[in-house]
Amino acid sequence: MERSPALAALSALAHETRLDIVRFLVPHRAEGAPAGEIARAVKVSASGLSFHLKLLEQAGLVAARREGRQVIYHLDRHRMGTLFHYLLHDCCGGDPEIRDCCFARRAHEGHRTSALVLPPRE
Amino acid sequence: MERSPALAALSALAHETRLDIVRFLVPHRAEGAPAGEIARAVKVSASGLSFHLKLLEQAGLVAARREGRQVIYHLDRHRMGTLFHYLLHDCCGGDPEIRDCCFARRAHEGHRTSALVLPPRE
DNA sequence: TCCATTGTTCAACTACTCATGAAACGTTGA
DNA sequence: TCAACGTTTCATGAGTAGTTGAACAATGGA
Repeated sequence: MERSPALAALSALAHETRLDIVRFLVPHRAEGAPAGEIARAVKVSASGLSFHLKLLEQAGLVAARREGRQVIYHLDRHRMGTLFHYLLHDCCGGDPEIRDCCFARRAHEGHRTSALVLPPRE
Repeated sequence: MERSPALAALSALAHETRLDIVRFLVPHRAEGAPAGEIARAVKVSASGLSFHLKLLEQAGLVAARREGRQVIYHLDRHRMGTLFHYLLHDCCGGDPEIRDCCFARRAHEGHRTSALVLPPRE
């Protein structure tokens, strides 16, 4: 994944509502879900949802298709994985500590030292 | 990682300069690098760098210590891994396709179908 | 004590993001 | 053809992010 698309994807994810949309779409896999259902699930107005979906779509993280009068959105899981891959390997150089911590069953597992562990902020 | 800290961390990463800072700090590991050296490396003004470092620090992704007249910054690699863990497991439910793609040696490896692969945007 | 070095903070400005509500659009079934 | 439904687009305004340059603070050496 090149640089600018990655930034667009990161920006797209850096919003509570859009993260909710992703969370909602993951289990729907390729069949996706219609906009109205997403709007009810994440509790946002129709126009607000459309705004956020467009951002996610421009970032390549979701794709849309029309079915009758509904528009069905699904997550591009490969694109999502590619973004994570970019973060882990291109930005963090595949650093073992980051990688271990990322792949651990639970967070806070898999780190070999606690020297860098900060108290949770905020 | 709880929700708001994760959003702060994502927002912090969603900027070209700050991603450059992270990229520069990864190989410096715990010993870190002084602000001036970072500023030269990522080609940003001193005040600009200070602004971005503060954001990264508030997000818990970097930490600072003073050494003489220099201020040394280092990446919190555990925190970074925790963020990735949150994205992969809490937001994406540990979805196997996303996970495979993320851990592949190179991007675009490890996906079982190309049905969802979008052409690169922009 | 004075001065150069290193970083941070502040103020001012620009540009962008986001929420909201009304209007417009495309699709479907009567 | 028309009304209903689902969704998008548009205009507006508030709030925030980011850049720049000047002023300020902390440190250490002469």
